[in-house]
Amino acid sequence: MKKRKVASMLGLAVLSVALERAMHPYEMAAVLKQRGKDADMPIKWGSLYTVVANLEKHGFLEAVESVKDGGRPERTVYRITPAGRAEFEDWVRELVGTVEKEPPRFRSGLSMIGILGPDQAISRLRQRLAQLDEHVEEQRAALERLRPLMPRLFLVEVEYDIAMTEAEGRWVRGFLEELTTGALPGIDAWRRFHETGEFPDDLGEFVER
Amino acid sequence: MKKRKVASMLGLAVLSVALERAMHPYEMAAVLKQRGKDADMPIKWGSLYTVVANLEKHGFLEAVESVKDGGRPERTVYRITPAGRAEFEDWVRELVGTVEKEPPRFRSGLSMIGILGPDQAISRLRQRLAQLDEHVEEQRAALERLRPLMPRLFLVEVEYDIAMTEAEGRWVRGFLEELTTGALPGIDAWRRFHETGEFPDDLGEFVER
DNA sequence: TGTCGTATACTCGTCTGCGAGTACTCGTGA
DNA sequence: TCACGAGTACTCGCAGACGAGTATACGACA
Repeated sequence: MKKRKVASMLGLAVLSVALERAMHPYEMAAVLKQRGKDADMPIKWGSLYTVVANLEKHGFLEAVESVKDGGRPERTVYRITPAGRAEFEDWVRELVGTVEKEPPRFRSGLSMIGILGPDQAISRLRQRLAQLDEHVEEQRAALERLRPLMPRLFLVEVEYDIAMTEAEGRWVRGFLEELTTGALPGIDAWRRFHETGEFPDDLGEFVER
Repeated sequence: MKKRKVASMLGLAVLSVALERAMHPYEMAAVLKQRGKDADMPIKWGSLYTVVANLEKHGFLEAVESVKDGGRPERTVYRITPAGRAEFEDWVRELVGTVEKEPPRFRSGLSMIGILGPDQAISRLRQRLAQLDEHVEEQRAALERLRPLMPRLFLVEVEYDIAMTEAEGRWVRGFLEELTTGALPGIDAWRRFHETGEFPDDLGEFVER
């Protein structure tokens, strides 16, 4: 898997708006913001200009003109090139067609949940569950609000998001159930380990893969 | 949400192994690799030493000794400090207890799937589905292999992974179903747009949020 | 005995992401 | 009318992530 010349997701967002019409960087940011794309990824001003410059360097964007409008700072307007369009399409193909290797951060957290005692684990998981439920609510509301305004095709990512968040909620609920009822085997040993701080050292060498 | 002084996930992994016993960086990498943690996040040598240095700078690790063993390059052995242990616990608490804002890359891809035609979208989604199924198989196999070797508490992240991957698979399958049967409304307009390249411009101004 | 490959253990330099700062302009209200 | 805050449009410089390179030691094989 060869890596993209501009790897930041912000680059993808920039290409996606540049596809519609030529713009200057600040305007791209404004459009993205207006579209609500910044909800998940707040615009980083420093990155924006770097990314645009890199996209230009690799021939995905080209400068069209430099306008001095009023007394404002000079604005350089960029247009997407055919190469840029191809890159964008290929990028989307990759995103849709391949599963990313990097696990979600929650998975990493889970793999180390042992360090918290069972009680802390339970309270943190409850906290997460509340956030998940809240997130589903928000997304559902957004979906209702947007549905009359645009075709469903442009809303599938919200549907996906809801489905995934609900699935995670179900899993967390199930796991919490096991923890609170004590159904998870070894929970006593866990509590003892956490209180005394001593490692059950028959676990030290479990692996050779 | 104040940001962590060492933000890289590699830092978390380093702390987690340093918790067991003092080690030198290369050894940490070796242990991580042996534990299979590198499957999801291949060790980046450049980052390892930067991250360890930063952890030391912020008082989470401290150098214990510098051994010249045989003719090998000098190895500096690091031990975790109480502050490091606290940071580690707090980090895990955060990972478990809060939902991350950054959406998975697939969600971003989905939100731009319109750029591919329906046919390409379908074939890419099929490709993803195959990878998802394969991943579930692998994880399930790993689970069976590891279950006799360690308590379930240390395997919950694999169970979570399987549950999430299956959920995604179900969603993708459902969406594919809609696409292939033509149940998704507007699929003809979509195909026309993709073939002619012309934007149905009643979509240009759908937002004010 | 020589040498070839692999494992050990880093070092260095680049490239990129990003926050914080800058500077100018326009509208609004007192 | 003029001060103030919000919006516009960037610039700068640091710090962190990473790849590729380096240098030595050791075992195996011929």
